[in-house]
Amino acid sequence: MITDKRVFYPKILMIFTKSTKYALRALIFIAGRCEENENCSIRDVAGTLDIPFHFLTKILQKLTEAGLLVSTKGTNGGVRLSRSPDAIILNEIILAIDSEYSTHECVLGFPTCDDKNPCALHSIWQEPKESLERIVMKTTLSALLKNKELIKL
Amino acid sequence: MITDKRVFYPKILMIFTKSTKYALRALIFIAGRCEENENCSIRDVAGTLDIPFHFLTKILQKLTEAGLLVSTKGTNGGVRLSRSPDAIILNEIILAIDSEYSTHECVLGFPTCDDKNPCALHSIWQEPKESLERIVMKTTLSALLKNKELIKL
DNA sequence: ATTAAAGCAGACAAAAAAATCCGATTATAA
DNA sequence: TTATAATCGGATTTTTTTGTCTGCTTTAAT
Repeated sequence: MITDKRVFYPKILMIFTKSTKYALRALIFIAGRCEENENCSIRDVAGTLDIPFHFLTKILQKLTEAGLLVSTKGTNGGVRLSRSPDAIILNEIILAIDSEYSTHECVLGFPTCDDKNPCALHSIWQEPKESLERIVMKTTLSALLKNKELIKL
Repeated sequence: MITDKRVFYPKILMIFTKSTKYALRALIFIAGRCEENENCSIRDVAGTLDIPFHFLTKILQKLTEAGLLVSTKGTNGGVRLSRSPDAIILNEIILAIDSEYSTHECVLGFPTCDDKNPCALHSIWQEPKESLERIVMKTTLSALLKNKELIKL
């Protein structure tokens, strides 16, 4: 007889790819630990955040290409924010890593689904969708730094 | 000079795996088209919904193992719902396909993140997270069928 | 009984995501 | 100027997800 009454929640909240998670964690770390014009070595970031070094290298290169970071080669080199964390929103970060965004992709994967021709989940899905969009469009990197003590190693 | 002012939204809404999307679409179709005790052939479902047949076969087998479908072999065989669509919630479907649920996985991937030891995004993330959880825990298959005309081919 | 229509099962292949490796380049410091 | 610490760039590997192929079993109709 099964007596286990636990309720399991699915992994629906794994919304970001691992690459994007790494990018966000790294940027929060860089913004929090590195003063302006001071470089963060990628090796340090990777070591502290426990992210595979060579993999992080590629991710941060994308952020550099996207103009979010400035990198310097050579001894004492590293990366730093290209501008104030006030001026960096989550959306930019996510797009820099996963460029294949899609404006209103159907949650059930129907290519033709939109407001005029909705799938069965379409209307129900509006609330969480808008909630998520609001957050990624409005949250800045500095908002994440407000409680600095919250930044995990 | 760049004049393109379009705002791009990231693909954060691709929350379900393709397998889960296929499962949901198939169940909606099966629930909507097949009367009680009438079988739906998997080949028909795959053909109508444009899902790779052999792949769908595996997905529906999982749903059968999970007790959501009943399958019948042989001529005129196929699958049908094991119970009323009133009694099937989205959460069950998702779990049947992606069994590696995780109750409160951190949105930034920190293994130790929870309410007591939150990451920088933790509190901001509560709203969409709860919105999503509410939906997958409360929405039934029959709720998706209410407006039958919405079911895409 | 035979045939055809179904689901079942397992191996395999392709594609995408994640991770690794190595060499080249750059710049600072001794 | 040489050694060292850094990023950069490309190739490669591994893992996961998605998709394909082939044959087997079951069942109903003829």
